[in-house]
Amino acid sequence: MPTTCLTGRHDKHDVYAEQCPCRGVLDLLANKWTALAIGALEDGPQRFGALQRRLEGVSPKVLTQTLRRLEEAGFVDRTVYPAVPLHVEYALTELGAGVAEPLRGLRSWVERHLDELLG
Amino acid sequence: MPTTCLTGRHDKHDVYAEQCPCRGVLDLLANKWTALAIGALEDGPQRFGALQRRLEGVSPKVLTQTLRRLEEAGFVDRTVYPAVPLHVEYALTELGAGVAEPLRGLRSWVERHLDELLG
DNA sequence: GGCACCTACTTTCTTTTGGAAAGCATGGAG
DNA sequence: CTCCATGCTTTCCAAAAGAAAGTAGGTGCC
Repeated sequence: MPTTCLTGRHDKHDVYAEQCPCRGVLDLLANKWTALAIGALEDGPQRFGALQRRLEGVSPKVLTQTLRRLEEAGFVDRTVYPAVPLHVEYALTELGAGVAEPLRGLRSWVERHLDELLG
Repeated sequence: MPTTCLTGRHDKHDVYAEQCPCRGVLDLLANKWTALAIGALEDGPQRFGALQRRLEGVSPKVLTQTLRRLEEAGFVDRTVYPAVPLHVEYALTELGAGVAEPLRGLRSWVERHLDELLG
């Protein structure tokens, strides 16, 4: 009997179950730009332009999409400062800070073991 | 001065650097199906059909692609048993077992915190 | 006024990837 | 022979990623 996980919140959640909302969350988090963006925000709130420079090679479209999805899911807060010049700051929420830890684990594993992969 | 990370293996690797081979590896690992497949293989070597049933909703094409990429990168071993009936077993390599840990961290974070995300 | 510049996007277009459905090859069993 | 099982591959379509250019609100310069 496979573990079931319907949308109700009293079930035990299972990322392997197709209908579990876990799936959508995993799909959002298990993503290159998400892992990099959340990692960048661990250093503190950052503006759009700073993130764009840090995540080398990201296009503004994809960065906007990534940040909006993270905001919608509750991992990131977006604050507009209407001061001159206008700017926007992105910061991790408490949940975002929580998920930053496993993501940092993944990023640092890659950096630590790249030589073995290339060798 | 941004951290540089060219293809040579004497540099310090940086997932934020566009030209670092880290990027390709992160892109492979930071993926829904990769995270689920490697997690499934933590229970021991598994056959194609078993993985397909476990990763609910994966199509055979995408599962094949995922497993082949993981094999090419050195995370998974693919063994064909020409016995009757023919079957194929996928198993984690040492590297695969290593990366399974941070990926498990991510999966289990999602399962543990889903209620907060939905609430 | 008119033009350049800044920030933060949005739009458009092309390429790449993902996903559903069906087909194929091999080798039994009946 | 047909039917089934495993492990894919092929085909087709839709969704997403990526590159390039454009937009919009406001400041400052001359």
